[in-house]
This record gives sequence, C-alpha cells and structure tokens, in this order.
Amino acid sequence: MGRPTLDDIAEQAGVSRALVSMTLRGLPGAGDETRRTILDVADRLGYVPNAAARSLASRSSKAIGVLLGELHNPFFADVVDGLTGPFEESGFHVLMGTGLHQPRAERSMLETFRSYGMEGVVLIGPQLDEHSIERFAAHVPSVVIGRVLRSEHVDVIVNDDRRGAAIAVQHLFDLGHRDIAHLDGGSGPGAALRRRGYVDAMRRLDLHDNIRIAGGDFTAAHAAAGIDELLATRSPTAIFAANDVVAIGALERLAGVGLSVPDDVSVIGYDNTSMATQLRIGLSSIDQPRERMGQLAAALLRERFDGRTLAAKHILPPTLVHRSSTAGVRSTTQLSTQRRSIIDQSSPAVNRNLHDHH
Amino acid sequence: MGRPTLDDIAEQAGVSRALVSMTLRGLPGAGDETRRTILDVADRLGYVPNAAARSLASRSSKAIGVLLGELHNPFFADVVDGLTGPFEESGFHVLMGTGLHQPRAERSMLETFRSYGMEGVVLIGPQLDEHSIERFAAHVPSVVIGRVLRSEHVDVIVNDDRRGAAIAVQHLFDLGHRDIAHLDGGSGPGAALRRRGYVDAMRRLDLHDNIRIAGGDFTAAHAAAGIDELLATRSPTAIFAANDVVAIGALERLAGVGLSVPDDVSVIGYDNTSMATQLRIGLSSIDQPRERMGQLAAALLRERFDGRTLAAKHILPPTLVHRSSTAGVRSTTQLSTQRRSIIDQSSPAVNRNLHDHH
DNA sequence: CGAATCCACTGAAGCGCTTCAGTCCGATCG
DNA sequence: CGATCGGACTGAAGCGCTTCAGTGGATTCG
Repeated sequence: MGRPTLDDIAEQAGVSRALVSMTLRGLPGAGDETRRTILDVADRLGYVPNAAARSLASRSSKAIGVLLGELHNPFFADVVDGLTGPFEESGFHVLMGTGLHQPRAERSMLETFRSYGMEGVVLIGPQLDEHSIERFAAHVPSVVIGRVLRSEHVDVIVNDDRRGAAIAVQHLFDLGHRDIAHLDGGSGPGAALRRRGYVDAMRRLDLHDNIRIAGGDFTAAHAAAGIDELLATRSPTAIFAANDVVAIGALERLAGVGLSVPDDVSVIGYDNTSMATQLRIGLSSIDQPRERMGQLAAALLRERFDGRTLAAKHILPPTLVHRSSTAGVRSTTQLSTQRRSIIDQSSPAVNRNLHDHH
Repeated sequence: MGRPTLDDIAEQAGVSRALVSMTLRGLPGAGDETRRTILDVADRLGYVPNAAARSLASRSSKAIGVLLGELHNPFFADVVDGLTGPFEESGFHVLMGTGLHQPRAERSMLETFRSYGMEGVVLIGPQLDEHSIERFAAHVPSVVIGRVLRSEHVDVIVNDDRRGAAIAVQHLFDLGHRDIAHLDGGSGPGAALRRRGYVDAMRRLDLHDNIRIAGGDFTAAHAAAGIDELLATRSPTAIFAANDVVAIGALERLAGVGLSVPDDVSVIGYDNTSMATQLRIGLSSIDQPRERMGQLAAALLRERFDGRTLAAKHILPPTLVHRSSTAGVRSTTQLSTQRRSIIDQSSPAVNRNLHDHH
C-alpha cells in the first residue's frame, strides 16, 4: 500500500471522505468526537496530503516560486531571508529554483513554476529578456527585484542604481580622487544603470576625460581581467566596482600585482553584502536594503492576490557604507576641497557606519 | 478562460485528448501531419502542462527537492552546483527549500516536499534529528550530505571530518605550533566530529594539556565570542576553526583586538569555500570536494530509482589547502621538528595549492 | 482470399482531492 | 403539533492529466 489517502482515513473512521477533507483543513462540520477520531486516524496512518490532488481540485497551490540567479552571491540570500518569513506566516510554501544566469535555464525554471501552479513568483535579478518576463507575468503574479522593467504587468523593486553609482563616485571625489575608473558588471542586473550613473557623475564633476570602464561581468575572474586592462595604461587612484563580487576580485588582483588598498588605490563595491564585512580590509560599498526588498516583494504579491491590478514600482534609496577600502589620495598636492556635490542632499544617503547589522 | 488544457488542444486539432497527451510527450502514435497540427495548436495556445494533474495521473512528479540549511554559507551553493546539472540533464526539476537551521522549519519543508510528491530529496547539512530523517527517508528516497547517520535507509555522503580535523591539527603542529585551540561549530553539521578529531589529534600529539575549545555555533558572531573566551586566559598560537565562516569571524575579531594573522596567531578553517580565497589574506582551510558531493548525490538518487535498496555511505577524503593564514610560530626557540605524524600517509591528503579552481 | 499484423487513433477509467447541493434528525418556535 | 432551522454528515461531480484496452481500416502474409 502506498501513501494513505483521504479514503483510507474515511473508511477507518467510519465517515465520508468529504468530512475528513474538511476536518483536516480545520473547517467546521464535524462534531467533537468525530473530529477527534478523524485526527487520530490521520495521525496514526501518517497521512500527508497529496499536494497535486489538492491543487488540482482546489485550483490553488499555496506555493510561491523564487527564481534565483545563483547561490554564490550573498545578495540573493539576503533578499530571500526577507521573503521567507512573511510567506511562511501566511501559509505559503516557498520553493526556489536557480536560473544560473542563463536566460535558457531561467525560462525553463519559470515554465516549471507555472506548470506547478505557483500562485506567485519572485524573480531576483533575472537576466531574461523583458518580453519573456512580461509574458510570464501576464499569467502568474510576479515581482521582479533588482531589475528595471517598463512593463505594465510586473511589480518591480529596485534600488536607485544610478543614484548609488553617483554616491560612490561622489564619495571618491570627496576623498580627493579624480582618476576614478569603473569595473563593469556587463549584463548583470543593475550593471547598465550603475555604469550610466558612473558616467553621468563623472561628467557632472567635470571628470569626463577620466572616464574609464573595464571588465564586463559580475564575476571575480572578469574583475581581475578588468584590473589588468586598466593597469595596461595607468593605474587609477580609485575604482568603483559594479558589485561586491567584482570589487573583491579587484582587491585580489590588485594585491597580486603589489598595489595596496587603500594606499595606492581606493576601491568601492556595490550591494554591501556580508562579503564586504568579512574581508580583513573592510570593503566600502553601496548598500541596498536587501531584506526589506524581500519583505516588500511578499507584501506586493499579497496585494496582487487581494486584487490589485496596476503594476507597482518601488525604487529604494541606496546608502553609502564607508569602510577601510577607500581613503584619501595618498601623496601629491591635496586637491582643492571646494565642496562640489552632485548628490541631492535632501534625502539621507550617507550612512557612515561600521557596525553592520550582521 | 484560464490556462489551456489538453482538451482545448484536442478540440482545435480535431483529435482525442489521449493522442494530444502522447504526442506532446514525444511518444509515437500520431502520424506526421497530425503531430504537426497538434504541436502547432499547442504552441499557439501557449499550452503549459499542469504538473499537478500530470503527477496525479502518472504518479510521478519528475521533481526532486533540495533542503538547504541556509543560503549564506557558500558551501551549500557549491554542492548545489554539483547537483543541478545531472538532474536537469535527466529531465528532473530541482526545487529548493530552506530549513533555516531550525528543526521545525526543516521538518515542515520535508513535509512540503513529500506532499508535492518529490521523487527524491537531497538534504544538505540538515540539523534535524536522525529519527525524523530516517522516517522521512522511509517514504521518499533521500540522500544526506555532510551529516553522518547510522540509518539503514538513508544514503550518506560526507567527508571524513575527524580526519580533516587531524590534518588541520597536524598542519599546525608541523608549523611548530603546540598551543592549538579549537573554535567549535556547536550543533552544526560535522561540528561534533571535527571537535572529536581535534581532541584525538591533540592527544595523540601529546598535547592533551593544551586542548581548548571555545565558541559553539556556525556563525561569525559566536566565533568572535569564542575568541574573547580564549583570550581571557591566554592567546593560543594557532586556532583550528570548525568551518570557514567561523574562521573568518575569528579573523575579524583577532584583527579587532590587534592580533595579526599569521604573525601572532595562525588560523585554519574548514570547507575551503570561496570565502577562503576572497579574503585579502588567504585562509588556509580543509577542503571537501563539494561539487563532487553534489554530483554523487545525483548519482545515488538515480541508483535508488533504478532499484537499489541498500543504503550507501560515501566518505570522501578531505585535503589541506595551505594559504597565508597559517605560518610557523613567530619567535621563541624553534621547536624540535622531529617528524611526528598522526596522519595516515597512505592517501594523498595534503594539497598545497594556491590557484584554486576559480 | 481470409487471417494476421500494424498503424493511427479513441473512450473511459481513475489518480486524490475539494466543493456543493443535498439529506437526516433532533431541537425550537409560533 | 406541524413548520422551521441549524448542525452533522453524505454523494457525486469534476479538476487536467495518463493509461490501457480497444477499434477500424489499410497492408501484408500464407
């Protein structure tokens, strides 16, 4: 005999299947004694409901899917931490799948989600083309984190990548740096905007001629190559990396060629992941409120379930976390510190702390 | 109208539902032209099979579940990397869930897996009590990674934690260290054995009096506390940490109190995760073949599907990866380097490399 | 030329559950 | 005292699929 079914319980308890179904789900209908009998029998038999049958009959799966780019970047872990709590609380099961940063794999994972009847889906930093995402979201409520979309159907939660990039550049500028290069994140989520933010900021600071972009992927390996590329001409005094992973790749490579941070060159990352703290030399970084983004995603999905049909866009403010990988330019004539700022000072974007909420 | 069903396709293609079902699954039965028609209609309608109905009717879900302790430790990510490939190739969907290191949450996740009819489950570093795991495994083929079990039913893949601990201690001993402390991983997977391995090794090296164990969890915070605990009496010259996360917590704390690594104290971790490389100061660590463990898990599950009923145990050998966080004792009389070894030299356990596979 | 074989295809049962229209019966009410 | 009502419970339909025993016509075989 395989798994016990409702019928097995019904038979042994001497009642109908329908009553067992209702009782097991906590609905009223059974008398006290009957209820107890049913519960007892179910327990004795080790009954576990068949989710497939349940979802087929009720047309609801109580499951939500989370698409992750990859497991190695702690960014994803933090967002997921924010997600799971709220969902578990409201009785949803959270199942995750990886897209491996490959559109093909992502598409197939989404199809799996859909075929499993997931009631909602959270895409964290998807690489998939906008059209595919939009088509998918037309069928199942979706919220995208960390990637801007024009779409009408999809809820989006991002941080303001351009602003974050500007904050990073301004930070380096304030420290006296003028030769500020960018290590690019290629097609990674947010990379394009951070690149744009970098270029804009440099322009606005009249540093147009110093704009240099190297690298081209969200991996440490490409970061190392990017460093080599930069050094081939001359070493910049500061580097703004597209994210922490890239920044750390840069740190390694710089150490490899004998340049010290921050003495020879300052480095700032993006995301403020746990990696930034864990380095012996703390990595300055731009923080996005990752856990809050996860919580927000849960909330948005709930709203969708409750009937909201207009797409929501949430753009959260990034903040600077200053650690020891950025410092003033070492030697030379201290540049005039005429307070030049391109950052909108109205909202609090700088957060000078070292005691990170771990 | 909701999602299109087989009946919708059947009707529009002018054939029976059964034929559509077979054709869409690539089975023979339909003529060339009919086949093409069916495929066309399905495509036009944007048909996505209903996994619930499918799994209900066929009694097979083609899904396997992966239970992760948490997403923050790159150890899990590496194992998962080994897993996904083989499974995707053989047409299985890999769905993951987190247990958050809480037995309660793990149990509930397993129940979810079972209720979804997962055909196999991989538990990575579960904290759950052995009995619960065993009971679960009696129902669905399971393999446990990173945790030893006595069970008859469960396949187990571990590395030899005691041996790994011995290798670590021996390594420090060979560098001249005698005052070697252990930062404990508490109830984390493998922690108990590593602790035991440490104690055994110390005894066999006649260092019984120097045995000191502090800390007590697989987190950086506890590691810091553990360091303080050690320093309260005296600083050891070397520390063997229960895993890399703990080791990194230790590094931070040591830096915080002004002790330099490896000059004042050597530190070695366990797992050889990417974190070990990413530190500016490379963390020496004991490597477990994580990706291979994942691949092996896939293979074991496949064997189970093919009928194997006896439990398999795989104990993989750990190896030493020497980086810059461990070095010889700084000052004092260089201790007699009479070659004393407690490690079985027959198998290659030392792997002195710095160029890690990415 | 009738039987056997094969191919393309159909019909119906049934997977384990939810849902909903009833049924039955004792208590309550006017 | 008959009508009414609500609580406890049942029966049957049906969710979207797979599976399997057929069916019927064309082709091949002896």
